[in-house]
Amino acid sequence: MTDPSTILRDHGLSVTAQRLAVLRAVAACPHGTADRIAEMVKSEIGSISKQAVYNALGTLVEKGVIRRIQPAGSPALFENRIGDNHHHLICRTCGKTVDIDCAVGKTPCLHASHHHGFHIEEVEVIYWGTCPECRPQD
Amino acid sequence: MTDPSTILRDHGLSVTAQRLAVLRAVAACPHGTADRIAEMVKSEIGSISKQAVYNALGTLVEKGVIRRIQPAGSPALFENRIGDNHHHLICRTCGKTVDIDCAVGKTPCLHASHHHGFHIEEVEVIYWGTCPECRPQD
DNA sequence: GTAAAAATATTGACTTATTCCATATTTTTT
DNA sequence: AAAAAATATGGAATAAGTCAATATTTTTAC
Repeated sequence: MTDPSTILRDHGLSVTAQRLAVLRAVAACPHGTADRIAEMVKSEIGSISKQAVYNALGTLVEKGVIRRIQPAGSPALFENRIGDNHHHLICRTCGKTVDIDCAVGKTPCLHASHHHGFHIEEVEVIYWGTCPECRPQD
Repeated sequence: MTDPSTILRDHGLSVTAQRLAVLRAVAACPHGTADRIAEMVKSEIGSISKQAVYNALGTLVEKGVIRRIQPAGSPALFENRIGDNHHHLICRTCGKTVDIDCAVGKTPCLHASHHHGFHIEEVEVIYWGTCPECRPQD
């Protein structure tokens, strides 16, 4: 678990209070929205502009420090668990999102049958369902 | 290939010129956005309101006549190929979207390793990559 | 086939998530 | 510490879609 400032520097980024706080918030709140992250940061360092949150999140995603997922019908979510090819299971009713290990094996867990000449970089898998709390009692 | 009016009736929907045209447009233009569909419909029947397009698409999705996919960073796309559990391969650069048969087998092709008590209804798989046209020549 | 009831379409305002831009501030470099 | 580079701020702007009231069309019942 490397020190946040070092993480930023190692990726060629300036170290700012905003970025550090955003990084901490993403770690503390997996699958949080930009809005949620912004609130967490505000309660930690007093204030941050909406734009700085988006900038920080965007840059961190770009540098591979965090990951962005964009489920249908939801604002983007951010998480700091990266590099393990895990997927997500999302409740259609309440939006609860949990991590799911790759169904098949390690890394590139799927191969398209016909790739149409595409160079495939990533496979995104989202499981949609209903969580225990939202399921009507049987 | 059932007649469009019959499809609508069979799903308990009134038959309107707008719905018929939207249905035809989705068939003619797989992976089209609501906007694209609207334009096609306009060029076919003269005019349609934005809302009617969204209503028709929404209702048709609800009734299982067409399918909606919502790739990250893109407006929703619609297609009439349904019921065969196929997936999508999308170019990160130009957005070109092609159908991909299920990688593993027929229907429910994936099973979450730990489902956290969720009732899983659907699995969405998107392959992200670069299409031949967008790939830098080697 | 027509009138009433139900469903759908239209228009236009509104919302949500996000980006753009110009200026101010902070961080890094020298 | 000063200059250069990078980042933050505030506010306007955008894209995709929804909401709500009214008008029109479609279906149902006679």
